[in-house]
Amino acid sequence: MSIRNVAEHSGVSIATVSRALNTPEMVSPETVKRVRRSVDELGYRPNLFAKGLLTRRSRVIGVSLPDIHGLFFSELMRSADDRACELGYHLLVSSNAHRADENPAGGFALDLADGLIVMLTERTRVDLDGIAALDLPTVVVGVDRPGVPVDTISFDNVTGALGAVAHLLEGTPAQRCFFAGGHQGNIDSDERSAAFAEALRRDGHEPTPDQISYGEYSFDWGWNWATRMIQKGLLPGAAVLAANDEIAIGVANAARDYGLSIPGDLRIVGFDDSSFCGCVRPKLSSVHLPVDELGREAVDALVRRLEQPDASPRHSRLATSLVVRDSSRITTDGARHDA
Amino acid sequence: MSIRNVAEHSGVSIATVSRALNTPEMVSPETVKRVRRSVDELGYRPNLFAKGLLTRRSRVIGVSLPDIHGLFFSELMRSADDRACELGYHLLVSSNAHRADENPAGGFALDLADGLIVMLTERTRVDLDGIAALDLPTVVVGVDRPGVPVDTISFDNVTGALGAVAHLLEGTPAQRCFFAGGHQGNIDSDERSAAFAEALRRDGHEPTPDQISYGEYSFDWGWNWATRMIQKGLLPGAAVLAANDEIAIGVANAARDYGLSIPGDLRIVGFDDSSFCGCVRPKLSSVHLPVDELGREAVDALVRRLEQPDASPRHSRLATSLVVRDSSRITTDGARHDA
DNA sequence: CTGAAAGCGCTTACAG
DNA sequence: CTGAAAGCGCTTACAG
Repeated sequence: MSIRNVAEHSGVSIATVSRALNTPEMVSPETVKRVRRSVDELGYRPNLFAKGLLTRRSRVIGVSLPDIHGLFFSELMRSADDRACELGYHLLVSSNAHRADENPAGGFALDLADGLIVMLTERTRVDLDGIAALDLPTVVVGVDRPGVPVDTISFDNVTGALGAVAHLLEGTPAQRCFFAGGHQGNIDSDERSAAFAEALRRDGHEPTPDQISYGEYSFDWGWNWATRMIQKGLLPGAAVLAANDEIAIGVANAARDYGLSIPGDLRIVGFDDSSFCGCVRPKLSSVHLPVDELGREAVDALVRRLEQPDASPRHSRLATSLVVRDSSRITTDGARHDA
Repeated sequence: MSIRNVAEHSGVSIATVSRALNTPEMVSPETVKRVRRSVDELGYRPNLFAKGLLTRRSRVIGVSLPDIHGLFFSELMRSADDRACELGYHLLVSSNAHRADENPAGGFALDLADGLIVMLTERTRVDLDGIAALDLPTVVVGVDRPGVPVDTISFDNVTGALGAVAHLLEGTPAQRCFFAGGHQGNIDSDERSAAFAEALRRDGHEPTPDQISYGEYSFDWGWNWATRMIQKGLLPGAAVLAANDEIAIGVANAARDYGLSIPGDLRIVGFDDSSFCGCVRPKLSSVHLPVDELGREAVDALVRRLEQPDASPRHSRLATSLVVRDSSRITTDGARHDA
């Protein structure tokens, strides 16, 4: 079943069939109609390989993610897919986590894609020059390094972290504020901890080393960290900014397991504003990340570049902002009450 | 940069280059070496469209999901991607939710894929015959309807639900057990509620209509349902099987908001065994779904079919099983204690 | 083991 | 507005 069959069926040449399908304005209306009817009757679908061979376009966007899992990535994928769909594109997805030493394009059926969206989360994996050297149009998500010749989109962790710390400082002295981070080398965790430190400095307090800890983005690490802090007697009356919601929930559970009330004895703010936040009690305050926008903008940026390959690279940062819920409210007396 | 350049660079014909790359055993070792060197030096990458046009294979697997989000889908995607990667395939992903009235293949850059994995969750969208009529090799995930000529893989909700109910009946009389479902028409929710009812019958109790409710797969619905039940005085001393973990957590939060202790006053079991379960307090008992296996098996099944197009269709069901945590433990006295 | 040649199914100048 | 023809970059019988 090829264009040839359609041509015979409708009594025109294959060139006309091709035009009727792709540029109907170049063909007489009746011919178009006749060709379309044949297409329907025969159930013809153009061979995308032949088409791609000529046009060098597949309307497929490659997406390379650090690791495909968790609420964050599923939200990102969903918004990217929605947007791609609106624009007539499709997503070819792959994790790049297993092949740390390879090129981010590695292993990809990459060359079928018109362009690539690469998400990077680790400092060590950032090789923007290598990416720029690929001949594929590329958008990098998660890193912002102006001056590099590729489009980048990332979250502005600073706005959200500053807002969160300002909120904590309203009810808690700077020296009683703590940051429970993910692992060092993770771009977001590093940015968030730097912003945390900066916010304390602006308040006139130089953070001590024990105010900033690194671990990993997990519930368990949050729990363990908080347990140690409680045993040192450091948490009552304190406030914690966690590098993500899982850590924050781990901290909250440890506090609870040790009899501390939240937010009475300990105020907590997470990061990501995931759907966890509304499910736990007390509801978790968290810095909202506009994940939907990130996915949408990444697709938009790539499509823009496909259409204007020589446009100068754009670097956009999406502001983040605090959503206050119960876990960080200021209690008038510091007395215990279960939220 | 094409195969022609490589041929000139290494002083052989394009046919030999092709063979050196694809079937090196048909070419002399030295020639292979020379060609490979040229490929490296020139940075040649074969044009996948030309290749696909000839071979009719792209090593791309299309994946059509009801909706790309939530922990469930991200886990599924991750295991499918891992497995595809191992087998040298890549995933072309799309949601089919926005195009309810179209063919599940609709909108896809489908024809670039060698085959299709379609996940279905709603009864109304099940059109297995339509899928079979596609000329693409297909594996259907989420539906089990033996007799239909496509491979299917799904969870056996029955094993898990029966186990969960048996566990609930150990500490709670049959007439005090409730099922809080998702929306009707959702295949899993329907199967789970049917298994719930069946389990009570086996215990000699015909479930009354108010023991089984339908709503949606959300935290809020769980909360609202539980609130109504509490106001009717039905929950203290009861046990609830929820159709997913979000509903279960909503129920647990409502119970807590109304002063009921878990599991002392109310025992709760969720479904899915998502990562929520270990994060909430008390930790949520839940029916575990082998999502990893589902993703892996779906890819395996499709690849198997690609290699043996005429094999008879297989239908596999993956057993589910209860994981008991704190929310459903049997308390000796029914007295209140915070878990 | 290697090469010349045909051909996969399209698109697109080029003529008419 | 339409058709004949060239050609996209590969693979694969067919000969040698």
